[in-house]
Amino acid sequence: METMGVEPEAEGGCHEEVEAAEGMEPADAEAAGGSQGAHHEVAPTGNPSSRVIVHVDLDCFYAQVEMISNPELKGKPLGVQQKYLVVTCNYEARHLGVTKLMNVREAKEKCPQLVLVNGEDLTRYREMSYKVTEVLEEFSPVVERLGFDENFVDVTAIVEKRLQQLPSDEHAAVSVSGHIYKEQSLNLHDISHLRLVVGSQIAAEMREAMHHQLGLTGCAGVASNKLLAKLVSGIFKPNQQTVLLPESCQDLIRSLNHIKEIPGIGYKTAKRLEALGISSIYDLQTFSSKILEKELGVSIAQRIQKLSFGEDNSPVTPSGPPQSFSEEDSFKKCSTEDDAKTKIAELLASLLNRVCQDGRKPHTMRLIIRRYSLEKHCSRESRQCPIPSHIIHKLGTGNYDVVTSMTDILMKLFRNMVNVKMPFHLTLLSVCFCNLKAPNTAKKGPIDYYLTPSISTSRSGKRAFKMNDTQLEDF
DNA sequence: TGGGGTTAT
DNA sequence: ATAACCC
Repeated sequence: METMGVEPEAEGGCHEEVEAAEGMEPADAEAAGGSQGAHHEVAPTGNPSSRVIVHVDLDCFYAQVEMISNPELKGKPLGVQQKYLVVTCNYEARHLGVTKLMNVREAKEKCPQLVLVNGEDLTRYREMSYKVTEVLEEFSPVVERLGFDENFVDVTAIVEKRLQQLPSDEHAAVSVSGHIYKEQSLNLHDISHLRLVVGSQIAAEMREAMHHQLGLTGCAGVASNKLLAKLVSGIFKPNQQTVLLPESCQDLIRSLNHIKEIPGIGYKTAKRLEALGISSIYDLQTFSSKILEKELGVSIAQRIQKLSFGEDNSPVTPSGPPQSFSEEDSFKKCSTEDDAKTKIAELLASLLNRVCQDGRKPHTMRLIIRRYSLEKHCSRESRQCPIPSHIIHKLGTGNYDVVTSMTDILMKLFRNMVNVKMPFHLTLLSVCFCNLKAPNTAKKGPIDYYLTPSISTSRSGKRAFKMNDTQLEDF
């Protein structure tokens, strides 16, 4: 859903001849295979559009984690609170009128029995989230995370393998798992139906694995691309799954009441489209491509117009380990340098623990602020800098003065953004570590080879025993 | 609107 | 460094 086409053909097979979209320019087809000479982008089946994608979406994830931590919460209406918001809640609470991102006051008015737990520390959610991804990676390594509670899995290869093991005369005995969108009738002699049905069985196995290994429930959607898999996963809502057959693709995309409901069309783009008189899916499908390209740029215009037809050729990109770690805190007011320093030091302490457990070393650090403003456009400002190599090497050693020197650096970034001699009013501070590199990797260059010790190339997943600060305190 | 994340420009 | 997108 993010990148422009690398593949020569659009997917989904549901473009019912609405004359607007002009397809891809020759340049795109050239870029696909031309420069490398070898034409290997076509899948073994010979058809790049016949993928089978599963979207897995956990039910009210934070609330589920809390109920696992404290089983006494089960059966009660439960909300997870961050500052004055109920960021998510279980279905008991939803039946009583509580919604996601509802104000705590409003939620308590609607539902006085609501139990609230604080969810500002994401540690347990993050850990459980990665366990879910690991369970899914056992089915196929091609797993893309979207937030903490959603994953895309490309199961095309597994489907192919199972079909090859299956004698043709047994195809008709294959049965779907879960719902079929719009209860469309199945034709197992149609290879696309058959593949998606096998996909539905894999999705069911994934949900079962999540439930048995982690105690979590969730929804799944099965379709021929990420957009459609994501849209269809939400059709039957808690703890159910749905498969979309190609003939119902147009019905699904047209069931959306507004363009903003298309994942990939956010607040800004929706506003720009509305200014052009585009508000329904049909409006976007039939709008002039040329004008849209001039208004939004070729890249965005072509991508979102394809999305409006249910076409999405973006690959499932394996997420792997995180590219960045950050900790943030929001508050009513921070207006002194000392207050900022205290808050920054807290964020840093948590981050150092996390980065130590990961095993990789960040080479860049960033400080982010949000200034108080009456406007809704509360955007953030940031400054970043390289982390000095002598500090990088001390990371994870429990060396106390890394905290001191990093805090000093962060305060320099702070003073670079905020004139502390003038009054200021901040509502958020955040510290981010990024540019993560494998440990013991020297700076680069031809002599890197001589400097790199042949031992200890620890992997990020299950790390070798290493002491962190809190463990050292026990001595 | 929280406390995170990603990619593109 | 910012802006857009996602949850």
